[in-house]
Amino acid sequence: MRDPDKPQQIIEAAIRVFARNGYYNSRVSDIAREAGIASGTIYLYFKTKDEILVTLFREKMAQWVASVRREVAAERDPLAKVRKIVALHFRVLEENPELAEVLQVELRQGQKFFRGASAHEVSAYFGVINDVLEEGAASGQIRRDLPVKIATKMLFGAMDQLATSWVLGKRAYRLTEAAEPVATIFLKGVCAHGV
Amino acid sequence: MRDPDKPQQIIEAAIRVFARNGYYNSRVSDIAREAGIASGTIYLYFKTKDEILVTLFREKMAQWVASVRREVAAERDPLAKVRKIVALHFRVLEENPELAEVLQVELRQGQKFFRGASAHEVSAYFGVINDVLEEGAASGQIRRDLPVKIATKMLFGAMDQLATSWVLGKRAYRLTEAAEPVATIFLKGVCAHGV
Amino acid sequence: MRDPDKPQQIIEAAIRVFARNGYYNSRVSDIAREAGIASGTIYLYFKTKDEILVTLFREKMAQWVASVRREVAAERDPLAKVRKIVALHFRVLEENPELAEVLQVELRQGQKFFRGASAHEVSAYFGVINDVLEEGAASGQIRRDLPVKIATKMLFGAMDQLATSWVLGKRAYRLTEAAEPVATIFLKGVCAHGV
Amino acid sequence: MRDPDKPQQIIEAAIRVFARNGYYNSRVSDIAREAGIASGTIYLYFKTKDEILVTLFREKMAQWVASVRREVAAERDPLAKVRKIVALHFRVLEENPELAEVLQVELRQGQKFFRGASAHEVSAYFGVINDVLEEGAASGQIRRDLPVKIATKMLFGAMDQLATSWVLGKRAYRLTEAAEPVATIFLKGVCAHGV
DNA sequence: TATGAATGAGCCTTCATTCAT
DNA sequence: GATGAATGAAGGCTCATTCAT
Repeated sequence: MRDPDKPQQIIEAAIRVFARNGYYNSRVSDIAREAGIASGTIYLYFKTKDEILVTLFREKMAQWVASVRREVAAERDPLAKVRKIVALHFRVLEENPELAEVLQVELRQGQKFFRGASAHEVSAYFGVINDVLEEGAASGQIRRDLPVKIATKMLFGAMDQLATSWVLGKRAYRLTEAAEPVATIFLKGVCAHGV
Repeated sequence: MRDPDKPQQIIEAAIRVFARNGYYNSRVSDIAREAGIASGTIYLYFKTKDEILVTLFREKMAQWVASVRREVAAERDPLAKVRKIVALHFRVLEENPELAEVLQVELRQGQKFFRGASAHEVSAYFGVINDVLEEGAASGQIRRDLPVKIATKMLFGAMDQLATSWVLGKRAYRLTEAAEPVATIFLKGVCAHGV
Repeated sequence: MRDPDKPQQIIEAAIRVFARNGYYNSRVSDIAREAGIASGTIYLYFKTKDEILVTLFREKMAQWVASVRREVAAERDPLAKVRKIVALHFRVLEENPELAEVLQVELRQGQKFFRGASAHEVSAYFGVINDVLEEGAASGQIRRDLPVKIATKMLFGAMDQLATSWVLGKRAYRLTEAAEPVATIFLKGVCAHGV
Repeated sequence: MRDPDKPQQIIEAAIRVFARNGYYNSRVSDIAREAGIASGTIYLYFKTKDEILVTLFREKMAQWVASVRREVAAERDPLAKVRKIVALHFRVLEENPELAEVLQVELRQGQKFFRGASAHEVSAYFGVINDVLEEGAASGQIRRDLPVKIATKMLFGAMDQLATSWVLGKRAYRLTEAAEPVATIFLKGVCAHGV
């Protein structure tokens, strides 16, 4: 009876190790040691080292998207939804600094992730933003001629860059404090009337 | 009596190879073959494989920043300068698809690049944007209370994400067509009055 | 309170698995699955994976030698005994194709088998042949100056090669049909007068 | 310019190492050390460890077959040719004890060799024997109704078993002394008239 | 300067074996 | 006794880097 918590423990250990050393500089045995298990044990739960990273990413992104969806659904106003998304985006990363390190820095490189295995989870997140913007356009709060796809990428890119700068700057300030200005600038940019 | 063109040839070869295979899947010997030289020769000009990538990045970014600076200086109006930056950002990538591939996908492993060796070139680019925004705030066209650092990152992040999506989408459309909407949305977001 | 049938079940499972994949490409867990038990259970009955193979070989060889001895004893005429040996050799293999596969192909790594643990069983079989030939020489049917040891190895080698060719040829024909010609040629070779 | 002798040196080193430890118990690094090179160098000349063994076998068998063909062609009489084959078979092994060890003991196991890669070389040797027997049958010295294929396998098997016994018996006697009796017994077995 | 054969450290993965349940 | 999850030693192979020519 395989321990059903092991995969999770391995993933959490991997996050800490990858955050510390980067993916390519982490040995499977490092992850094992961090998880307090033997290196062979990892292969009972993951087929390859790559699979750990892909699973890590998918799982965390899926949780993230789910929680964003949930919180967004709790808001009525499309503009408030946008503010919610930004606030949550930054909050998640601020509360999980090691995950932030991995997501913002380690997971960017190479063909392996954005292309390929994890494309689905990323586009789900894009979908949430996209839907909110379309909802705002439908309600007239956001200008009806907004190129929504482009605006979606802009908002994601803006948040992502703020997060990356924060991580690279060793998290020397509070990322969540950027939420309000980011949301405000973006909304001014896309709204039909003043914000 | 080192051949002064060799380093450049090596870098151009490396761009093509990295664009094709990614950094970690490229061998030094692949670069050598692409450059039409022996692999040992590379070590006459670069100390390590990493150094090729770092040099590549620094050099291309320095050229880029210089050309942005030049074109921006040719404009008077701060808002036109912003539009210029966006247009140029997308144009450079569109005209250099292999470079785009490397910059947007391969060069994201932060440990080595954004942190460390290449931070200087990146922040120079940020500096250009930052200066333009401050100039606009000084002239009153951009709102004076704009958090310029944040807005700078937002614009960079927005452009970067558009570029990344374009690369990951196999460059199936014209990136430059996004320049106008991106600039417009951003300027609406940061300007004191309507755009 | 060990289950007295388990070792046998394990051996029979091992024969099927080795015949399918070869010894080095078979996992202990494969044998366990084939036997319908857990892999740990195997170690209640066998100390190592090697021991399974050695035991398998010894046991099958011992049975074989016993049955050959029995059938040979039932014959009077030394020449008929030789014919019996050949017929039986081929019949055993033809009737146990998976065992044949293992004996002819997998069990040949000499370090472990012909030398070492299983030498005794092999030489018992040689002994049977040897005795029959000596009996024939004593009776004058086989030439008295025959180098019996050499002739013994020749007969065994001839039968063995026929069997190996048959196995490697995917058992596309009936091995037993070779018994008569093999025995005849051999007997012509060793007999004092025409056969 | 790759050293054209390296592959041969590696093969000769491999023969010594395999003869000592067996194939599965030999590390690639053992072969490298024996050859006086670094382990990585082996991979400049052979793709895998397996390839060393296969190449070794093919090359030695090809040489062997060529020399047998040559010597056989020098004889007129078919029966003398058979004697020649036997003599040469034993002489080659006696003069190359380490090769003998590898050929008779290590190369027998597993699907890898007789099946697959080396089948061609083995059947070439069978072909030589087969042709000689047919020639003898045509000349009437060997009985015309001899099942030549079976007799071929018998002779090969007989020689092979003598060789294997000699190797397993630590080569305590002269293998070549068995050549005459083996040939005589076999020829008596297959000839039309007395030998 | 240029070459490319040689080097050898490094690491992922396998799998026989153990042992807590 | 039976289980099967856990162990961890072992080794094939890669490839950045060196260096004799």
